[in-house]
Amino acid sequence: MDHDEARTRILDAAEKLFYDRGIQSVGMDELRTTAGVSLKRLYQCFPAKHDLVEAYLRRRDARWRTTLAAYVTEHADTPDARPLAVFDWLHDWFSAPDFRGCAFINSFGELGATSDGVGRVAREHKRALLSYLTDLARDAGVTEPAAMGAQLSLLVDGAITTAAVSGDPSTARQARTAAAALLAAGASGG
Amino acid sequence: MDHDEARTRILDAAEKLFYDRGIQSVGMDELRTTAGVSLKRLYQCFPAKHDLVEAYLRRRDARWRTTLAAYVTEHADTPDARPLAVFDWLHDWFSAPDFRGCAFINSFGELGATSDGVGRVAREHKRALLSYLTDLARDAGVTEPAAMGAQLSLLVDGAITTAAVSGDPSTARQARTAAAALLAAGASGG
DNA sequence: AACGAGGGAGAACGATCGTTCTCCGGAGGT
DNA sequence: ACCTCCGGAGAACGATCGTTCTCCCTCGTT
Repeated sequence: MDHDEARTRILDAAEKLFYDRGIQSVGMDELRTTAGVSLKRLYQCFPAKHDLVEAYLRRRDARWRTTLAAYVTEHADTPDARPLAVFDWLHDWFSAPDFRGCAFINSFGELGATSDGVGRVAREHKRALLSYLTDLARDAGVTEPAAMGAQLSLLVDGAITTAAVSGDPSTARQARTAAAALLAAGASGG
Repeated sequence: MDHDEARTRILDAAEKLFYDRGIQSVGMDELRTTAGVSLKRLYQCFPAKHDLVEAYLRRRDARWRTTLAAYVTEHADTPDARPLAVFDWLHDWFSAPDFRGCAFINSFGELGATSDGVGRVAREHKRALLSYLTDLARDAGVTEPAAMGAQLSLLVDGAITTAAVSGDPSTARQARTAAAALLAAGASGG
């Protein structure tokens, strides 16, 4: 097993365990066991736990946004349909058995006050999501894409946290309905 | 100092420390020091840490909802204005220097997978908020109060988490604008 | 004045944490 | 065949955690 494979296996284990149970509830020993690597290898890939935490969040950010964008471009026939497709993707995600809310909000709540890195990555993730939603709104012909993007991002974050706490995927449907109403009002100049 | 005063001081310390830095980052010794009580007293008021955590969340839930309701009834002249007043209160809250997001979402992200009690209290808090917002929507004459309440609650939760991560109180304004658009669309039938 | 109950201060305990160290076996070069 | 190096397994370390125990002082009662 070479360095890159070890890194990947460690990050896979970290994503599974950290996302499921929170960061401080998972020890380095359990990570090592789940990843199937030696402790020495773990520490030469990630010199400290906070390095692993930050790498986990960065990789998840990239994957999450890539997966969302791929779904939207595939499932929306016209630019107008794209913003609503976001909420269809959310419904799929909420229905996954291991769904447990937004990894960045969870990490921020747990460590945001203690770790600068966690706060920074969470901020970047939300800023990137806002930027993406603003692009979708602009392409859909909304008169004020920045304001619409911000409002859509509120619905997305609200749906994620509500679905996480309640465990009910239909939250995505309610958010979709609200988004449709906002888009209907905003397309004609609101 | 009698039993009740000790309990109050412990809960005050817990609320300050747990909300600021997360639950697992705060030890019982620091709690004891901040509360100014002895360790023996602390453990006779709350036999274990998770008891204190649950009591902290329950008291915060009651206070948070009472404060919100008081603000709304005082600042909204007509029933129609009440739903929007919620977002004015959010703006005040977001602007407070110690604002760090929703205590229940934060706790849920940190311990929801581990502790049943935390998950239960978080769920109850969000359900009570939904019920309150639905009442406001009904009193405002919305045609489908349940759907409107759910949508408003998405905006509220989205605004709280976005404001927490970004640190920008104006998130409340964007949520208010979105809520106004939804209410305008929903008041006339749907 | 003598005594017992109870609380304060903080040491002590066992567990667990993140991190480092030790030991050992196996692969590769001479 | 021998030496060297590297990675694996896991013991070990110091810190810190939640929790309990010890010691001592104070106070109310008789």
